[in-house]
Amino acid sequence: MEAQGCRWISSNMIAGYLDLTPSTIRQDIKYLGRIDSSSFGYNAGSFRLVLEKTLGISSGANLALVGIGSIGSALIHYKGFREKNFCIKALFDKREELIGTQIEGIGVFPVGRMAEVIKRERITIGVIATPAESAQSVADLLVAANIKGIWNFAPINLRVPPQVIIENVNLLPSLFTLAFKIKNA
Amino acid sequence: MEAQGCRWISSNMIAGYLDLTPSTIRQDIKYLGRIDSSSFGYNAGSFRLVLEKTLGISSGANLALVGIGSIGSALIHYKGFREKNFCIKALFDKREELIGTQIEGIGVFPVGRMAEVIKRERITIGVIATPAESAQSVADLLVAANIKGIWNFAPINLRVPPQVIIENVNLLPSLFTLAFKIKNA
DNA sequence: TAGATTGTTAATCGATTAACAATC
DNA sequence: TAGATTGTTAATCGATTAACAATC
Repeated sequence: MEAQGCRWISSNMIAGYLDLTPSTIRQDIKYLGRIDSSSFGYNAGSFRLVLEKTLGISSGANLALVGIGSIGSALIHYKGFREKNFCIKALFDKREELIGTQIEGIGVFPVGRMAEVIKRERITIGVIATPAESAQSVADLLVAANIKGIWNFAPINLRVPPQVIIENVNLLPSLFTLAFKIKNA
Repeated sequence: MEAQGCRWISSNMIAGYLDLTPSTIRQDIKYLGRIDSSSFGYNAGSFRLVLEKTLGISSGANLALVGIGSIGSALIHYKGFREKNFCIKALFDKREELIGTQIEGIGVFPVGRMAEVIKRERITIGVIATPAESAQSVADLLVAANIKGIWNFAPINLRVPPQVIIENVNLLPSLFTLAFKIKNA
């Protein structure tokens, strides 16, 4: 909404977008701390800053991406991460011909150098974009390299120590939701 | 769980996966209709069938994908759709050199032929994988071609008539969630 | 000032949980 | 049969909503 030129955002506007009542929105906003507000609503910039701070996303993180297939390529070329200070610092793949090359300015390393590179580049998040068969072994390597979280695109339930956070990505539920809404329209 | 060899699934097991109580799981299951059950829990196959039927995803749908960039390619190569009877029947791109070629056995057409191809192939869902700048005009073409739903990967709020269902995909919230959990671990 | 919105309290509503007889 | 789980009712808990004084 801020990007679209809104300077003030009211609980009414948000409620409209999310299909909730303004009351609910205001109750929830109470958890965020004080936001610059007026009789026009909440100040857009102040609101975004408080949200980013609360969510802890303002500082971003350094990522390592493992597996340069079609999903990996899509992530490498996606510009949205950089804008939010999430930065892919290293790529890993097992194909010899890719090692030492650069994609979008990011170096490709062999998986054997994972621990070293992750430490040097202060990487805290590992992205698994390999086939399902390799995903668990990659997760093991990332854990051994002291990664804090894994963003997993492989369709498999990874086993990792409890201190490592896993976030799985699966597009099928979103497609199912669409199909369901079409059927019940 | 069924794929991993479970023949019987108890509300306890599901509760463990989802971090809820068995009571909540059983209350929710009541909405699905009768599922074959025993003192081991619910029959895995029966459960999946009832879920698929309730969600209306068992029959799948035919898709048209517009925009063969890195995201489009990842979707084309993803095998998970086919397994659930969701099938990409046609590709559209504005690059002349791609028209008439095939990718993974799927033909590439010019956007000008969208209405014709969508009708012929009985396509009900359009996938927008173009840059944000082209997304709205593609959506307009899809709507004109009588599409029922749009699976939108472009970072933009599409304007379509109310009878067309939109499902937006954005990976950033998932990455933000991971970053948040790491920060608050 | 007049109009609109926030911030907050209290009331309502619905979701979660506990408990247990019935079932396999 | 014995043990475990479902299916369901009733109780509890928390989220949503309404309402309105305070504020801009």
